[in-house]
Amino acid sequence: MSAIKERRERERAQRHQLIITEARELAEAEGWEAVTTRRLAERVEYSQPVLYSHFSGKDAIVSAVAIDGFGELAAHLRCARLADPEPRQALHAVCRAYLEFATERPALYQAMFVMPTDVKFAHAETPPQLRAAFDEFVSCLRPDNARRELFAEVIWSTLHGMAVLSDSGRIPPDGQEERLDFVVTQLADTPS
Amino acid sequence: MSAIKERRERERAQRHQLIITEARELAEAEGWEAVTTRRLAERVEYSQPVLYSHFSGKDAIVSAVAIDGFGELAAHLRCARLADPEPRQALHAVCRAYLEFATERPALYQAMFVMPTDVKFAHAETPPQLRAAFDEFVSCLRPDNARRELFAEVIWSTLHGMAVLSDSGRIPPDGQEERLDFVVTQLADTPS
DNA sequence: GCAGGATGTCTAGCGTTGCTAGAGTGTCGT
DNA sequence: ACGACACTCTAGCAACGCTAGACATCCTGC
Repeated sequence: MSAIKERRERERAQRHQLIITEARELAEAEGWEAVTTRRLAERVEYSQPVLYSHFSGKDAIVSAVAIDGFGELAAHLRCARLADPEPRQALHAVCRAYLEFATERPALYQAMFVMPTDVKFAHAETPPQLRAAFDEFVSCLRPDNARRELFAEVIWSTLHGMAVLSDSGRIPPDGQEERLDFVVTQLADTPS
Repeated sequence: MSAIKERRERERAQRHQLIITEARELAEAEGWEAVTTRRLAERVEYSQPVLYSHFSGKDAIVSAVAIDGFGELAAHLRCARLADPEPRQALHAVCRAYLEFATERPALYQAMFVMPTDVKFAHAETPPQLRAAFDEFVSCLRPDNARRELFAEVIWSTLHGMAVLSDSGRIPPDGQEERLDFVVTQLADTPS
């Protein structure tokens, strides 16, 4: 009674993840407007209703993709931070890594930070991956700064604004590196 | 042959504007997802196809709302800037006015800066209202600063990030004023 | 070994969306 | 008065997210 059920649950979990990765790949390839339940079901090689046996709806699939993305972002930022232990350089590296992440995976980034979501931010039920990503910014700041969180929120806002305005063609994408230098130079020194 | 045609064109222009304002009001009241061509047509008291005799599609209506918004934003920012002629204070005031605008008209703001658009930014065909709004930021910066444009882009990115992350509940909306103070303090002094 | 129940999947379809073709109406210039 | 034109509406298409109910498949208890 046990082994078979285990196999089934394993297969089910695999399919669960397959839905997420196929949704993400389709979104990265053709944008989220191309991710319809029909097309997604076809890629997964099941019919539409199975999607709803795994997720409450399309929004939940997008959220699942986003949460995967939070984990990857946290790892990406952490990697950048640890590569350059000097705090000032570290902040610069983390910020650059953030922008890299956003430009290289625009659809994933949208799912995480643009599309409407019911994922809780800065809250008790915040997914730990998300908190981890945010903390990478905080870790670059002097521990004795009482306003680190606020500082980190502002940096994040700036990077997010740059990422999203550049992605939608509202500011020229070329200037990103120069803007980044400017931001870090201007913000890096923690106020007394 | 003339007076009648003129009346018709006048009425048509009125209806054109009516579509835009009704779309905007409906969006402000219930969000853009509630703005369907059917509901909009009902509010305008015409059938759906007349919408398409004025606009190429729903996107074009959103764009028209956005362009109206650019004009209002420019006026709002200009008003804030002129109220406080000292440059440092002026920047602060303009930034605060920007955030005010975003929080008080969230749907309009979304049409302008979040929803996909084919309006050209930083381009020869950029609507003058949009350029005017951007220039309000530039005007707060020292004219001898060769990198004013870049500076303004960064400020705009920061404010946009704050506005949009706060609107979607990704950063706590309470801290906006404090974050604003921090940003202006940190960025206001033009680098040499 | 085999019925019976539970589990899982699919087909078919509902209501809504953006958008459009073609019919119908009314108005205008001659 | 009438033909031509400009305009608006009804009706419908394809695609959307989502779901009910039929069907098949597999495990369980006798």
